[in-house]
Amino acid sequence: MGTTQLAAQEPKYWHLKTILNDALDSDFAVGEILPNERELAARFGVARATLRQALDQLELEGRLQRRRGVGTTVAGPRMGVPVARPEHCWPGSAPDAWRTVECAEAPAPAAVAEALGIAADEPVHTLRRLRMMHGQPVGTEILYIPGATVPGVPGFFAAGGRARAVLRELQSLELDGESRSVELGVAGAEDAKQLERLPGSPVLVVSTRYRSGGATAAVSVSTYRADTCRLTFDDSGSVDVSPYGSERQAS
Amino acid sequence: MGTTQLAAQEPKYWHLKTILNDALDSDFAVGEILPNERELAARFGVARATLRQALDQLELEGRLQRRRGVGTTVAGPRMGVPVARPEHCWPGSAPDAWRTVECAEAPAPAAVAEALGIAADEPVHTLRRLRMMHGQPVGTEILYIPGATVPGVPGFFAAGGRARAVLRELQSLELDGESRSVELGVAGAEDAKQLERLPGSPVLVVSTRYRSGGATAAVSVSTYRADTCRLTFDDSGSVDVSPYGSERQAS
DNA sequence: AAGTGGTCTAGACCACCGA
DNA sequence: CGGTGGTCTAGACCACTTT
Repeated sequence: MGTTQLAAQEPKYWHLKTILNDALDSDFAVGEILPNERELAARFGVARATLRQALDQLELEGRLQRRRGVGTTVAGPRMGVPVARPEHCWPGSAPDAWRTVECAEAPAPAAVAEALGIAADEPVHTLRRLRMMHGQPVGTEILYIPGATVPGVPGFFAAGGRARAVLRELQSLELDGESRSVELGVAGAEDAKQLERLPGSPVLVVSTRYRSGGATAAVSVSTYRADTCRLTFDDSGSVDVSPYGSERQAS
Repeated sequence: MGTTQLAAQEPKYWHLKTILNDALDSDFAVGEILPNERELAARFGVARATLRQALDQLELEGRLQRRRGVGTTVAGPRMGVPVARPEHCWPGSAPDAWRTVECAEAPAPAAVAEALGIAADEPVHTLRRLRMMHGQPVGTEILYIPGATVPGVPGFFAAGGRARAVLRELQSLELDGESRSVELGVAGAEDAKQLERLPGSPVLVVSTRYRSGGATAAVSVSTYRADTCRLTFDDSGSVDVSPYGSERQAS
């Protein structure tokens, strides 16, 4: 009867994940490229699908980065991305962090209209932005601004003109505070493209309501790459006790 | 030759997900149980694995809840879980929200020790807690408290005695502020059990550093169920513009 | 015992990237 | 073009819950 293991009912992919996780710490450097999936599967004596299940988990934890046509690389610790204060997220404060992609006037989604306290079909300024960090895209955002918040912006505009006018008005606005929430989501087709990920990639969705003069001045929905980002809400220094790494992000 | 669709290179599972998502809105009520995976796969003419890929995404978005041996049910909107203020997370403030599971003295992990400013092998009080909401477990936490923060707690204790002593000291502590970060993780074996999920389930990991008198008084690592929780950082009301639902959580 | 979701296999083809 | 990860199939068995 030999060595019939009473091992466990631990799934193979879970065990695999543990082994790979340790190997990443000891045998690989950040940015290094792993053997391809077919070879890894063969090496561990499992089907490719099982190996992929283990890699999926490690990618969800931010340990790996997979790129089609290229390979699987070892990821560095996640970037700390400040999201708590207007200095970081309100237009005009962070000079290079946010890049305006588009600005139009359109009816707000129902949930947004409710938060803004306006009619569901009332058009609002919608400002699409992309946030860069260390040369990489980390998040996209849609800012919804009711006309009442930016009274100085006239009705018609050429492309780009509206964006400048709205941004200028917002920068001089006095904010009283914000309310925020964070939840897990998946990237839609457009977000995925801007974030340089595949559709369906996990993202952290930050919903913010900006208050000014007792009313809701604007509402934003931001989606951050969950694989590379650690959202920080510090009022001074930065925490760094996460189990998923404790150093700076390498490029 | 007929209707050969030049449809798209949109993956089948993505299209399926869209169909199911719409069906959830129109044809199902919260808590209702879906047809089983084999039947759904047959109905849509795809392999079960493909159908499961679509369900995986919907589960990641919090639209579904799957329980082995039972079935797949339609999930309600996520619960808003306040995590920003000590009233909600610091011991003693929320009477029924947190339940202490265990309390021991042990060396802190390296990253925690560094954040606390102590030696890596110096023992600290570690307090394990479970957070309940609406009768459901929503998060687990480990609080690391250096001895210097609770000088009134003597050395040896019977089970449970230490917890009471530490908690009493913490409740009278004056806090200056906190630093927080949020990132995506996966539930470990123990966390999964307490959260009534399978290991590997996605969780939101909140790392907090509590400051008192210019020093770090304690550090906590909390893991919240990503499927049912929307973390809120409000300073007053609650935002509700998330794309993933806008009503209250049903049981 | 029956039915559910979870794991696993051994293939196949496709979309994308780089040389 | 060859090599990579992404998608998909048609099965099988397992772990769990309910009856």
